[in-house]
Amino acid sequence: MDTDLIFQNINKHIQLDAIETDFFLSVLQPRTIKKKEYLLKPGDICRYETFVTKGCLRTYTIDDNGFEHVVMFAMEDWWISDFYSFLTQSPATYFIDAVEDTEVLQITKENIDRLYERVPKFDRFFRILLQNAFVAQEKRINQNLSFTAEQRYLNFIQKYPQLEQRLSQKQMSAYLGITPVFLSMLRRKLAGR
Amino acid sequence: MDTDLIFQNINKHIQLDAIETDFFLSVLQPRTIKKKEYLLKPGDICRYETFVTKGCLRTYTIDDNGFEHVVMFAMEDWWISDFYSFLTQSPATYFIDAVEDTEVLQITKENIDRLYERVPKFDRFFRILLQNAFVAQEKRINQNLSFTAEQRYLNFIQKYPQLEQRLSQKQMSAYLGITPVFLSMLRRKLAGR
DNA sequence: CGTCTATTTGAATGTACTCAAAAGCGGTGG
DNA sequence: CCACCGCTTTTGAGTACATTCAAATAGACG
Repeated sequence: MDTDLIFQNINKHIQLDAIETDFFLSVLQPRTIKKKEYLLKPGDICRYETFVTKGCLRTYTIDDNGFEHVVMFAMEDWWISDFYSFLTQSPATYFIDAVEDTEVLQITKENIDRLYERVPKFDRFFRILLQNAFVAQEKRINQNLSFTAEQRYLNFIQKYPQLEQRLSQKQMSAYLGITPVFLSMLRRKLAGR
Repeated sequence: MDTDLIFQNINKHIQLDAIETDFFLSVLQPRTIKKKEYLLKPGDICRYETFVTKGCLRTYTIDDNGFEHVVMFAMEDWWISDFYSFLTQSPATYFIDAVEDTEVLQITKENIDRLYERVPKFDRFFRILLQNAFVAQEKRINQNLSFTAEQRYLNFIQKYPQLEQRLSQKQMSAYLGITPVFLSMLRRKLAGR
């Protein structure tokens, strides 16, 4: 189990001593998810908070017309879940699946709660994660309101150049809020310069 | 100072004893904001977490072409701030102003921090607020990706019938992500049924 | 290799925007 | 209290952005 990345991630915000580190280690469950395999479907209970150590996952919905809409991607060093479902242990509204073969570390709800009790610092840690996620979302809402499709695309590839390589255009268009056909046209237009 | 509403709001999630109640009361600062008056401008430091007891505020940006984009409205019983600016005490990116004459209760950053220390329950309370806000934002992102302008409008007036009465169409269109002209056309079309 | 899905391309269409002008409405000052 | 000013809303015509449909091509995977 490769835990370097997750400890780096945690050390950005809180410092753990040896005992705390050991306890944290004991609640981590490694798992691999093959490309296109589901981690969660609507109706399931989201039982884990998931940290990506390798690969890429996505959270999305499918609308009445069968179109996908991506709420978030999570590659290495990102946390992902259906937050509401996890929190309340109620049925999920989102799909989560693997964009590529992926390796993750998972913590169950019960163990997160134990973690809060035994190592209250983690309360702070997950609060900071949530704060950052909230601010990022606020920004995305604002940009979805302010920007044209082209601006959103340029902004995306500039902000996540790694992801651009690894996602299909269909996946990216489902995040940007445009059709794959239109994204293809945009790229052709932008390439011809 | 009318504190009924804010205590109701807090009691939904945590229970305060007499001493805690007194301390909380001591950090509340009432303020009135006249219609169109600013509570915050980009570049300011957001010094307060603000609870609306009467009236309505909005958080928004103005883009390069002078168009407004509303990130959130806050009417009675809602909390509002430029969250990132408040948290880090760094320059704000959003405008906050009053849609109507408004009365609020404010808490400074210093006092929130004191509150966390003296009454750790508030840590929990504000975490719950943040969680709810996060989930609501996630939903809004998803709906902005999935829905047409008409669906977003119908969803909005169904979800916030009170707000529909109190906002100008220009303000509502800046939340929905359409032009006021197009909202006017939508309404005409929908009324003729 | 064959099948399935993603991407490209083009044409036609629809959704939402721009521009412009008129009408409505609210606040202010004489 | 009414007249005026500025801003919002309405309306229409023309336009642009993005979608749909369809067919051809390219790529991924067993």
